[in-house]
Amino acid sequence: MFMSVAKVVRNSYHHGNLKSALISSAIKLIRKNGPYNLSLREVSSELGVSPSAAYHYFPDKESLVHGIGEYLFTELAVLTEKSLEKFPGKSARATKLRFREIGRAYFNWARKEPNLFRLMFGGFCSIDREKSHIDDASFKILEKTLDELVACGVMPSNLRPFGEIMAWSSVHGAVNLIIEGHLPESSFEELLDGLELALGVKHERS
Amino acid sequence: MFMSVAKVVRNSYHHGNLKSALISSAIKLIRKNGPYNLSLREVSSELGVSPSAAYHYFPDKESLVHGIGEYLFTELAVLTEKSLEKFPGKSARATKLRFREIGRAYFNWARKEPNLFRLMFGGFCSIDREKSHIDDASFKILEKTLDELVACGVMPSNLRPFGEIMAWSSVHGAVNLIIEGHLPESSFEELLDGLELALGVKHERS
DNA sequence: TGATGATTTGAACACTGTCAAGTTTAGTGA
DNA sequence: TCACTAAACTTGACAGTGTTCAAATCATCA
Repeated sequence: MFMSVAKVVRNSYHHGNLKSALISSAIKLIRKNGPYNLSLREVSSELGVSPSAAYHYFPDKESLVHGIGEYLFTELAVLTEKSLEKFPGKSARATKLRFREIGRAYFNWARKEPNLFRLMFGGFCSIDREKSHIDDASFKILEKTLDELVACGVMPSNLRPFGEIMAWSSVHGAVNLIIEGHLPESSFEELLDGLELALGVKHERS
Repeated sequence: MFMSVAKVVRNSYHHGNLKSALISSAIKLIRKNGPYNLSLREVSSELGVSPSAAYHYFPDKESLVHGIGEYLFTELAVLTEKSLEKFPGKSARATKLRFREIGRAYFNWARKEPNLFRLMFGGFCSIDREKSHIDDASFKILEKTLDELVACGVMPSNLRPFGEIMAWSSVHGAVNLIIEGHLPESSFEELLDGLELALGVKHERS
């Protein structure tokens, strides 16, 4: 149970923007040590602030983690959207590449930040039922791209109703299994092939 | 930070089978409180044993959790196999039902024991690479059933190579997303429909 | 019986989350 | 300029945590 000392001395009594500083410092530590193993005291000491300072912004540790989760969900969506800009246009080819890119962005994010991925989907941030996450930004991106696949004639419309559930579940599942070591990394592209086959996405020879 | 007191007085100095007692007691607590939040001291006190007794069998808390993970993986496989006995025979109908049952067993297990599911797939038990989990008991059951689907002519053999990755990923992903509240429970049967469609499993009207 | 080796304990250490009460500060209105 | 106030942060404490290690206990076999 060793911990590195990283006390930071600040000049003013008031920190300025402690709330967001807490979040980003906590993210940094979670990246290194995992979502379990986050220490509020370590976060505080990183910021040169007393251990109880955080309690002015978060009722407890759990809600800080929850806040981080929400932050990460929007960040992932932004990141996905950005990576779709690489393939603009309404052509069948571009649309197919965008579809694949959604999955790859998801995968790359998780591979680069496995501990943040675990935080998002490991039961640390409980979602309020009823709403589910159907209205997530990420989910909307997926919906839109699936619609476009149908629109440009690449995906048959009778398979469209299964689009969201099949794509999200299989990609998410594969990513999870891969980063936990249950499947090799090479499985991911294989899954994308299978998914496109499943959704009837037509292939041209490359 | 409240904890229930459940001290157990035992008669003999030696416990007898402390190792397995530690595991099953820890499982009980994890079911209630989640994999993070497991307290070694609470486990010990439940068994009426000193906090340091566990260290004779496990080098640290992490390896106890790891041991539990391995135990759960085999238990899930046994449970799956058992539930397949409900649909014996080589008929197309029975084989299809078995295939669906694998997914349902997975889902039911996770819904009944979300915290154990989180322990298994939330990064608490790291798998030694290279091996992956390809040689898991659960995986073998899936492989066998997919082969049988082809054998009885229900699934086209050109889709067979995608069987494992598609089935395991999508089922696992859906289960994970559902128990974390990102998808409604009703999504699961929808996913199974989509999966069978994807793998070309023929439907007769029911 | 005595000795040996496997189990378990006790006490200590350095951590942790959390909270009530106190202290500092920035910002207001007079 | 000054007092006042509400917000931001600290102090000090409490209970609970994982972990270590010497000492105590027990079961077993020579």
